[in-house]
Order: sequence, then C-alpha cells, then structure tokens
Amino acid sequence: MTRYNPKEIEPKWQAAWEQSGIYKAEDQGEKPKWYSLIEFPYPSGAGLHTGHIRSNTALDIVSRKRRMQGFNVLYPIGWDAFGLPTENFAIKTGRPPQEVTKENTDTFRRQLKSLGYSFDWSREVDTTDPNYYKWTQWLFLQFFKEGLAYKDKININWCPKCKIGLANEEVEQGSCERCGGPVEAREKEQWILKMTEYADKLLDGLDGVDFLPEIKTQQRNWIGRSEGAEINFPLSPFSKGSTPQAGGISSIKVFTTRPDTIYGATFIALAPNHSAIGNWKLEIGNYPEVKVFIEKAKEEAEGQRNADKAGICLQGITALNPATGEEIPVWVVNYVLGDVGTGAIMAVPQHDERDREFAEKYNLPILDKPLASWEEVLEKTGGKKVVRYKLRDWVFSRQRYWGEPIPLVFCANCAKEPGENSKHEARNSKQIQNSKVQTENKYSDLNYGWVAVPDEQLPVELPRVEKYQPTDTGESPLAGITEWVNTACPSCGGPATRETDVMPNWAGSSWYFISYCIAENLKSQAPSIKQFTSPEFQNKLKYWLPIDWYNGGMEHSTRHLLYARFWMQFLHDQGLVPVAEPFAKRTAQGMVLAADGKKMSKSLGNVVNPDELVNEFGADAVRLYEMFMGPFDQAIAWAERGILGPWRFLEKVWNIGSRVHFLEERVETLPEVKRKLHQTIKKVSEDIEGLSMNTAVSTMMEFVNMAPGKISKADWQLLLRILAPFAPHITEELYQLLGNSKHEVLNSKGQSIHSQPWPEYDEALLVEEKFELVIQVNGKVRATVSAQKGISQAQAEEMAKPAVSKWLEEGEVKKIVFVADRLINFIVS
RNA sequence: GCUGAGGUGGUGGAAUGGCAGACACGCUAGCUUUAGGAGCUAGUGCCGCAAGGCGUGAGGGUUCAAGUCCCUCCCUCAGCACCA
Repeated sequence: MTRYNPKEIEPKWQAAWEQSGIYKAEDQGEKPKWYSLIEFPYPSGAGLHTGHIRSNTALDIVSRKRRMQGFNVLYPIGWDAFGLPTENFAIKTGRPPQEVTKENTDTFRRQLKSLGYSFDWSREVDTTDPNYYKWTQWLFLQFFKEGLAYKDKININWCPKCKIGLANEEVEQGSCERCGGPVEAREKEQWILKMTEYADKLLDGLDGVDFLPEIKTQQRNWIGRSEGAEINFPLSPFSKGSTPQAGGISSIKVFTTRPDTIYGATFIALAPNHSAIGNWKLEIGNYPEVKVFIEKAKEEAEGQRNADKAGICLQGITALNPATGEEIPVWVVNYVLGDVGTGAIMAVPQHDERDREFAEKYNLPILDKPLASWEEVLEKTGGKKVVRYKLRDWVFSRQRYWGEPIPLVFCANCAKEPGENSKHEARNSKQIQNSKVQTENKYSDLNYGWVAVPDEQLPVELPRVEKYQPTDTGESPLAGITEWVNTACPSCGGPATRETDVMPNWAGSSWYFISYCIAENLKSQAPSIKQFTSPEFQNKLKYWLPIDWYNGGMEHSTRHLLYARFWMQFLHDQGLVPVAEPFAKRTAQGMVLAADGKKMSKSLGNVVNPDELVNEFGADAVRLYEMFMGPFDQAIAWAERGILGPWRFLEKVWNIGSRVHFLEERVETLPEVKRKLHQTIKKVSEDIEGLSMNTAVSTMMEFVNMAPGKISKADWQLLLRILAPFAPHITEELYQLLGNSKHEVLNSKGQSIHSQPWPEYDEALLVEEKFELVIQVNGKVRATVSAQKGISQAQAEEMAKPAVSKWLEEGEVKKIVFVADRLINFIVS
C-alpha cells in the first residue's frame, strides 16, 4: 500500500481531465442544462486568495453534483482584468498594464487549475482583451443609440487620492470605497447611463428571482422607491410684512409620502441649502441670523449626522396650508436634507416623530387633525402624485487609462446641425419631461456632436502610452496622445476628437456571464446587430440563460449585481438577450479572515498563500477544509491547524480505499454501516443544495470513522461518489484503483468517477430498527434503554420502570408522557 | 436610532420543542524503535472521590420537556441611517 500523496495524484488527474474534456459544456443536447457561475476574479498581483477558494469550491461541488445527476453543466471562468490596482502598479513600475495583466492571469490560471476546479477552460474570457471589449464597447453604443447614455456636467464624487470620479455605488459614507480617503464634489462633464429609467424594472424583477433575502433588501433600499405627492404651499398674501411673491417665488413645493396628513401640517421646513432662501434676502426680516444658522448647519452636516434638531424661523415669510387655508410659518431646519425630495417638507408633528421632536423643542403647534384621502388632498391642493427614487443615474466615465475606451467621437461640425443623432435626441427630449417628474435630472445639450464609432471600426483599441499617471486636472492619460485623440468624424469625415475617458471597471462585468455562452463566436466575429441577433448567438443564449446559480461576495449587492441586472434589462428590451433577469438564484459566501480575525492583507502580513497550502496538503484537503471550517455564509477566521482535520480524514479515506483486497473480502456491508451510508448520501445530497457544506463534510467524516473493515467494495464506491465533488482527485484515484479503468489517461467520459451517476439513497434502508428509549423522571434523564421501534407505551413503561425505580419510589406517579420511538417521562410527586 | 441575523466548551462549530456540545482543532494518559502537521487506544463542558448537582449572553414566562417558543434587557455582526 502506498501512502496518500496528493502531490503525485493531483496533477496527474488534472491533466487527464483536461485531455479528456469531461468538463467541457455542450451548447445543446438531450440533457437538461445547468449554468453555475462564480464572480470572475480580478487578477491582482497578490494571486488567488482563500476567499476565491471558498466560493469556487462551493459552486464546483454544485456543478460536479449536477453533472453526476445528468445535467449538461456550464461552469465557466474568466478575468475581470481592468482596474486601478494594475494601473497603479504600472505607474509605479513603468510597465504596460497589458503585460502585468498577462502575468497575473497566468498566475491565477495556474492556481485555479491546481485546485482541480471543473471549469470549462475553453470559454475563458478576459475583459481587457480587445476581442472582448470590442463587444463591451458595442453594447455601450446600444445604450448611446437609445438615448440612455448622455453627457452632462455634473457634480461628481471625486477621489483626489485615486484621481478618479466615482459612481454613487462606489462611495461609502463619504469615502472612496477603494482607498478609504474622503471624496469631494467636483464639477465635470461625464458620460452617464440612465439607470433611473430602469428603477421600476430593477425593483419588480426582484420578485421573480431567488436571491438571498438580504441581497434583495439591499437592492430595494438602494433603489429606494417612494410614492408620494408634490404639493405647492403658496406664500401668504395676508400676513403682515409678507408678500405673495417673495424674491420672485410664489410657493414652496414639498414632497411627502403622507399627503393624507396635510391637515396636521403646522409649519414648512426647508433644508439649509434650499435655493429659495437666497432669493429672499430682502424679505427675510432676520436674514443675518438665518445666514449664521445655515453656515453652522452646513458645517455640522459634514461632521456628525445626528446633531440635535435645530432650526430658525424665517421672519417675514409665511405660507398657506393649501388644505386648510391656515397661515403657517416657514423654518429652516438642520434635519431636512437638500438632496432628498424637494428639499422642503410640510412638517406634521402629529404623525412624524422628527417633526414632533422639533415642534416640542420650539413650541410649535401639534394638531390632531383628521386624516384625509389622497384623492381629496390632491384635488384640493392641486398637488400631484409622484414616484421618487434614491437610485441615481450611473456615472460611467473614468479619467484613467486602464479601462475600455468609450467609443465616441466629438465632431464640432456635426454639433451644428443635428441629423445623425436625431433619434437619440428625440428620445432624450421625451425623457427630459419624464425626468423632471422623476428625478430632476436635467439633460444638457452636451450630446450634440457626439458620434458613435461605427461597428466596423470597433474595437477602439487602448493605445500604448508612456505615462499612465492620471492628472489632477481630471483628464485621462489618453488625452495626451494627440495622434490617437485626433481622428476623422465617422459621420461627416471632418476633423474630430475621440472621447478620452474610459469606462468604469464594472462595465466588462456587466455582461461577462452572457459572454461565456458565446465565447468562441465573440472572438471571431465583428460586433454588429446582425451578429448579435443571429441564430448562432441567440440559440446559445436561449439555451444557457438564465444562470441557474450565481455565488459571490456580499459586497457586490449594490454594485455589480445591480449594474449587471440593469444591462440585461436593457438588452432584453432591445431584443438582444432572451431573459430580463440573468440570475435565477444568487447566494453569497462569508469572508475568510486571517487567523487574527482581521481581513487578510499584505501590509498586515497575515495572508494565507494557497500555493503553499496546496503544496503541503494538496488541493483536496484545502477544498475540504474551506468547506468544513464553518457555515458558508458566515465570516470565519483561518485556523492554522484546522486543515489537519480534513487532511487526516483524507488519509483515512485513502487507507480504506487503497486496500482493495480488504474491500473485496467484505462481500456484504454490515447493516448499521449500510444504514449510515444511506443516511450519509441523503444528508450530503441535501446539504449541498443548501450550501451546508460544513455539515456535509462532518457527516462523511462520521461515516468514514465507522466504516473500516465493515464495508463492501460496491458500497465503498457510493461513498467515493458523494465525496467526489468535494475531493475530486483522491476519489478519482481510488475509483480507478478499484479497477474501473485501466488507463491513467481518461479517453472517454464514462471512465471518470465524475461522470458516474449521483447515488440515490434507499428510503427503506434509512429506517432504524432500534432506538434508545430515553427515560425521564420529572423531565430529568435518569436512564436510557435500547428498544425496538414501534413499541407501545405499556411496553415502554415495563422496560423503563426497573431502570428508574429509585426515583419512582420517591412519590406517586401522577402522569406519564410517552413520545413514541423517543422517550418516556414519569411525573412523580 | 430603525431593520435583519446572531450570542452554545479552551477554539471552529453541531443539534425537526425530546439524552446539549455531533464533527474537527487543541489538550491529557497509555501503546507503537515512532523520519514527518504522524498512527492507534482511552479520556476531555463545569463542580464533585462518588452518588449527584449545575450548565447554551442576563432575567422572567409557556410546557411533562426550552439552545430552540413568548416577554424584558445586554452584547456582536450586517444593512439602512433625519429618505419626508
């Protein structure tokens, strides 16, 4: 008998699987399809980390189980390789990011292969490959052509440290989610995708998908739909010293989700930065004090948020409650936010905690007025129903180098006479009206003169530059390459300039999951609507979509996951993809923390290196440990010696499985072992579906602990099969050792354990004949006795009494509780 | 502050209202001439020589029976955060 030596068997089987192509997915066939997906990794210079292994292994197990269950499985892999770390590395070392990326993906590929994942490597994609991003660019142009990409001068979130503009989704509590530094507002012209147009579809789509509830909650919060009304509160013409037309303004527009409470509205509260205040300099009697208050409130807002409520009454300005006709004062308060609603509220102390707190502090009236119907209020006040969203449009430009060039050209000549872009502008003007209602997002005229690069000129390739350093002026390094920037207008042929901003790193990941279905075609075909809608593309998309199970990190709930859904909703509307919701099911793994409970990081020196682990213990032990270490969805700290458990387990499996003659000597498995085997098959089958990988592994451990010398060769192979998805190498080796194939190189699909059917458990064998009857006196366990299942209460009493006579004699038996096949409880007093 | 999920040995963690601590790490003792993070056997929640008692964040309750259900409180994590 040889020792268990993963170093020898693992590379051997990895090569054999690759050669035989058993993990290659077919694009059609008799079998039902199954599409498993993990988030394709960002190939950082640090290499694969333990978190990747956790996610990849879990879905590898699911995928392998599905293959054994007879599915045609697609489990693909690729590289999300655009992004800042690579670019920053390039800046530091002066090496082209293309070269660095190649090195990093090579490392990742080697590491992933060393872990024995059943990826279909023939569909590998790389977002930085011009043959990939020509399609990313083409898809962006579909948004542009439909008027869903627009350029506007807006205040963006600018990270001065990264020298990059950020999307709302990339800002966490005023800080850059990447570097943690403070984010400032900066006015810039940006390309923006009109994600708000899809707010309702993104919301409604959640109803039909199987996402973790917390992911749905996060998305709903992020979209933040609220239905309410906008109501104008006119300025009072009656009030002394007040005018109905103060500073050219005759009313204050408020947004409320509770128009029905308007009878209780006893004052108007404005945000400190409400635009009307500046126009009332002359009318406001106490303007100097108001100004001081506003300055203070702005300072506070930058510091802590939960400052005590405070406000100041605008003397000389009085509004009318349009429902009651009563005069009410107008206050500026620190608890109303300028960027929410209209920046003005009708304060109803009776119904709103915050208004009440404020009213009590300043002795403002609290009116217990009756509620009205929405219809009545809207009619009476001339207000209108409004739906508002927290979701903002997606700022899509980045002033950096390492991203997809935005495939647009600016032509001053074409800007003069709109013609080419007429459809686009017609749509925009229609949306301008909608957007006023919805989000106040105005469209500028900045799209005039922007011309799409024609399909046949895609990709717009990222030119090699000498200097990757971003600039403080907020211009992309590409802006400095005049020979690239200056080009001919595709529309009129005149001189024109290219857009020099690039796309955010979320662009390539917004559609990569459909790219896997058509990976081969994407490479060879030039992007065009004809190609994309061809049967060649569409049949494959129809076959594979939606993704049956997508697993990834919780941190992507409001970024990648929202963006990807938005792209698919849009592409579905364009008739380009067969489903609107790409992910039928979404789960998330918990983080793998370092042994010290902190995040693994280079600077802390607490990173666990997968290469060293695989080298020391083998891929199977690493995979098994990461599944065994704790509940899948929970953050968990790496334990130095924890891997020894799974390692010893695999040694036990090896010791049983490699003594073939022993297994052959035992013709029949002992009954209790057989029962345990079938219980194990059931438990493992179910646990995989619920991602309860830790208990699946422990169940198999229990079984292997009782199996030595008691199991037949045939039954042993059932254990190997349910273990195979977890530990694919050792199980393949042991399976072949039992004489299932004479070849070390698999030359047909049937010879691998991974192509064997998933074992079914025998329901009849699960049932135990005996059980331990628990005997309690007054609810306390005093004895147990082995009994036949199905015994009656009388039989149980007879068996139990002698065992607990000592306690029964202490009093009189008042009551007996009997739970069949479980326990008997004597109540004595 | 609100919402959700949690709090179980020295550690990671198991437990359809029915023997709490499965499985694993660690530890203790013994065996084995034992290259190796070895292997094997026994033990390992706490107190107690034992009988037994006590034990799932704290306190109360329901129940023959509570880690599990209900109430109050404390703490941890996640999400939202003055969203009108």
